[in-house]
Amino acid sequence: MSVVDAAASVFCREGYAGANIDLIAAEAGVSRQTVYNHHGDKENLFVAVVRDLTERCNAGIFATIASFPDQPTDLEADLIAFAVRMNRNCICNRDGRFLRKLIQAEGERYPELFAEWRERGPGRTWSALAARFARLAFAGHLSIGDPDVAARQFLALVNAELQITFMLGGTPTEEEVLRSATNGVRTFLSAFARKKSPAGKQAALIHA
Amino acid sequence: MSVVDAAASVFCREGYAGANIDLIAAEAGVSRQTVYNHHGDKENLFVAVVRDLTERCNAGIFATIASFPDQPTDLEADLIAFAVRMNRNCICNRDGRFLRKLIQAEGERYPELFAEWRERGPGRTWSALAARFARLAFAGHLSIGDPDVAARQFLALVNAELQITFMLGGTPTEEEVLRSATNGVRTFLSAFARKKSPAGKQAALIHA
DNA sequence: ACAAATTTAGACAGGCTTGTCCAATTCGTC
DNA sequence: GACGAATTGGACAAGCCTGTCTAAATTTGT
Repeated sequence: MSVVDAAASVFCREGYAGANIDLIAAEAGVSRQTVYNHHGDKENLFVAVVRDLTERCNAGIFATIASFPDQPTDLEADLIAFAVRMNRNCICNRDGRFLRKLIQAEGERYPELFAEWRERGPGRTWSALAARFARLAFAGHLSIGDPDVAARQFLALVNAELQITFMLGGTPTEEEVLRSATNGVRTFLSAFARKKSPAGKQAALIHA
Repeated sequence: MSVVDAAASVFCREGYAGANIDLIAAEAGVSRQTVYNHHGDKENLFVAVVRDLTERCNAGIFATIASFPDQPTDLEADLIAFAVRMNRNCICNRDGRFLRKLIQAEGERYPELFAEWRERGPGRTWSALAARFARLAFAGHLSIGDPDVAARQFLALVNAELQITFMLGGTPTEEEVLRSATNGVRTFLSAFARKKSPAGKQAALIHA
């Protein structure tokens, strides 16, 4: 395990103040001196950890968004599968859980660092997802007013039943992820299903 | 400010390991010795803080749920107002923010303590809210399959646009709360509005 | 095989924190 | 005013952690 990976694990488990450089070194399988040689001091190491996690999480999120069902055959099934991928590869995995916890615990202590995350992460992520939903609406599969709102609500809905597990730092089972995604997508489609009239395309055009 | 209140503030700001008893004492306006006289040691004080926050948050949540619109005149407006009350009085206020942060940061370190919170808090909260939605469905105002799912999705939707602010420990403005609640309730009602046929009552009866 | 660079173990100073002890002071109550 | 209880400030030991230093061992590149 690399030093930053070990550091991520320890920072998450113990918090910044409680994290012990000796423990990080031991967990990484190197000597304490090597940690200092590579990263200077604790704060530096912490910043490196957050940047590393942010970068990897963003890469995962964008890779997953690239698999968005633009030409769905079965809209409900395709969106459920997409939501499950999103959860499994971006939100429930190691990097996602760690990054979330570090943001929650230390976000206020490093405003500029997490402002950077906010711009590069959720900012771009939501826009990208909103664009996909807008395209789906334009193609007549959905009836959406504000694609940005719809994208955020989509994510909120498919995660609705995992909140508590996330809060306590746990990893939901595959069944829980699937059930939450299924329930969330069904509700999402009930709300945003294409209206009978062809007004869907018109509304999308007005918003475009 | 009381000792537990000051301790809650410092534990949240600095994390458990980083919290300093001298600082807590100073913030509470007492001497360090008094803190030790009252609470024994740091861990004891931490447990007292979490129990106190849990109790107050639960009280606030149940008081707010009591104001659920059982006989709505304008369903959308009434649910939006309810969602805003929920946010303002339970989720965005001092106790709510503090408790959430402590759970996220230290939940894994005190499994029994937070399991207790989980049972008394979200467990009962969601059931109570689900019961209110079930009654609304029974009265013909909504068409709901599983009231528990609907209750969780309601909360997820009305908070959808506040997630990032919550993550970073901030307090959303009144406008943000209102906008998120409005968008969330509208989507919720689009999904769960009573169907034209009187099947709503029948479905509710079957589920009851 | 050799030289340079890196890694290691361990010691070490300095600082900070927890939790205790105690004498002096203040507070509440009669 | 007087007496018991609580509070205070400060000193204090013990432990832990960070960050540095050094000399030896190991790895790497050529």
